[in-house]
Amino acid sequence: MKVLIVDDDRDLRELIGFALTQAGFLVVKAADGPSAVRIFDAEAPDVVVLDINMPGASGFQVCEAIRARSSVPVMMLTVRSEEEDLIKALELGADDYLTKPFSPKTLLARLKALLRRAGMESAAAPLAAGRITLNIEEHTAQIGGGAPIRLTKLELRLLQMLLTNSGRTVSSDRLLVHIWGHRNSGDRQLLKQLVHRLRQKIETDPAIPHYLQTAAGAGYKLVVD
Amino acid sequence: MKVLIVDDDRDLRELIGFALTQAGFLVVKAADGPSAVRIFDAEAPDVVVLDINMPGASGFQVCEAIRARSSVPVMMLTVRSEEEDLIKALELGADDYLTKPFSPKTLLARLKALLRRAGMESAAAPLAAGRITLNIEEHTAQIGGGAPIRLTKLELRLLQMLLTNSGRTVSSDRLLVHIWGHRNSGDRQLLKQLVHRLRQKIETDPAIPHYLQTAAGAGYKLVVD
DNA sequence: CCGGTCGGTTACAAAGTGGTTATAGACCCG
DNA sequence: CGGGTCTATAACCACTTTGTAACCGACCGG
Repeated sequence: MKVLIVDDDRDLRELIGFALTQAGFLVVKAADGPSAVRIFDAEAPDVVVLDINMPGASGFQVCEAIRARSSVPVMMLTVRSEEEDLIKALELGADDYLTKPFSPKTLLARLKALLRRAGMESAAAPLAAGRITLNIEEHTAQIGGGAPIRLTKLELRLLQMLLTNSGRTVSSDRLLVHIWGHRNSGDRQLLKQLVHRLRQKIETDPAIPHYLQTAAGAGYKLVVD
Repeated sequence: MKVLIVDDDRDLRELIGFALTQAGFLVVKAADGPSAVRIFDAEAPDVVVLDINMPGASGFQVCEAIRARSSVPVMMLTVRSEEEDLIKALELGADDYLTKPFSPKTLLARLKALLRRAGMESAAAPLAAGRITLNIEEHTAQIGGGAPIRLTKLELRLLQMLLTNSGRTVSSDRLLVHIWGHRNSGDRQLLKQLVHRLRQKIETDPAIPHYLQTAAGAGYKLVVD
């Protein structure tokens, strides 16, 4: 599930991005209207979080541009007490809005509700990078055009995390937190095991990993070339 | 377009009713939880506006009861600063909310947006996918040109949910919520049973399910090819 | 060399999941 | 009331997934 975050406020952009990444979204960001439209075309996100108050009030224009080419759900961010803006946004085709300030928890709940309504609750648009695609709702992965590989819950989370950060090394600690949620930091054995099991499933020769490579002393990374 | 307004505050109820009548809605009203459910069943409204703060906090219960029998859009009314309630409501299946106080104009805009979103999935037509058709009034299903199969209430809801998401996996949790309303998540046994019984009815060989397939660790899906 | 850590591997125990059968309570209707 | 259907609960089995432990070889600093 890919989400595009459009906001000129760098801090807020990063905050939202972090929260949604943690929640399992693949995040792309834009800082202004023109680049938002460009990135929208390039990345084809499944949902857009769009700040309405940007230099040039271009939030409306972005919403309009998006609506002109797609019906993806759009969540508007507004400041309170600008009801007129709000109505305008909704009539322009935005699907929901959130008034600042809001907690990440709220944003997440609303975003989920929005996606549920749009009937795309982790539907289509499987997470993908290179030759690997991940179908989260079916708990399967596919390499190239091969047969789908069934993954367990934990394997899914591991691959999801690596896939959303494909090409970059993900530290063992981050993986531990993402997969198990908080544990004694000594629990590397679990990760060791999980990596081993996932390799058995996705590597042609698990002894010489091609995709799931080890970054000694740091963590693991997914090579997608 | 029929709207059910549920609010214990008589003035607000009348105000909203007036505004929506002016806007061309057919309005029915209820003043408390129990009568709301009764009127919902009797009137089958197309959309519900539901106050969350009613004696006995029964707004949640009403939302739950409505979700248990239908997927009509529900707009919640809340007072500001009760974020927990809000999240609870959205997770219970409400589709949108509005914080008091609000102007009739806002309510109308939001309601229209809500209906537009839900509009594409308005399901007057007999639910069908592939060779399977579901007759909700008759509580029967039909496969190909075969004889109608009588279904129980729960079997109907299960098949309905799978049918509206045919081809995609539906998580066990979503099924539990849709079929039973809200339960301890530990109640997988019920779902297990229900799936088993439905398979007995619709599969030619229940041991090798053709339509109702399980996605291990994820949920179930209906294959319609 | 030696002991230590690190990552990979093997083996096994513990916990969980899904299918099935059986049984008892709930509910409905004549 | 009685008989039927529907639903909830439990128990069992086979199988999968996950957690834990031990062993191995590579590497590294003393």
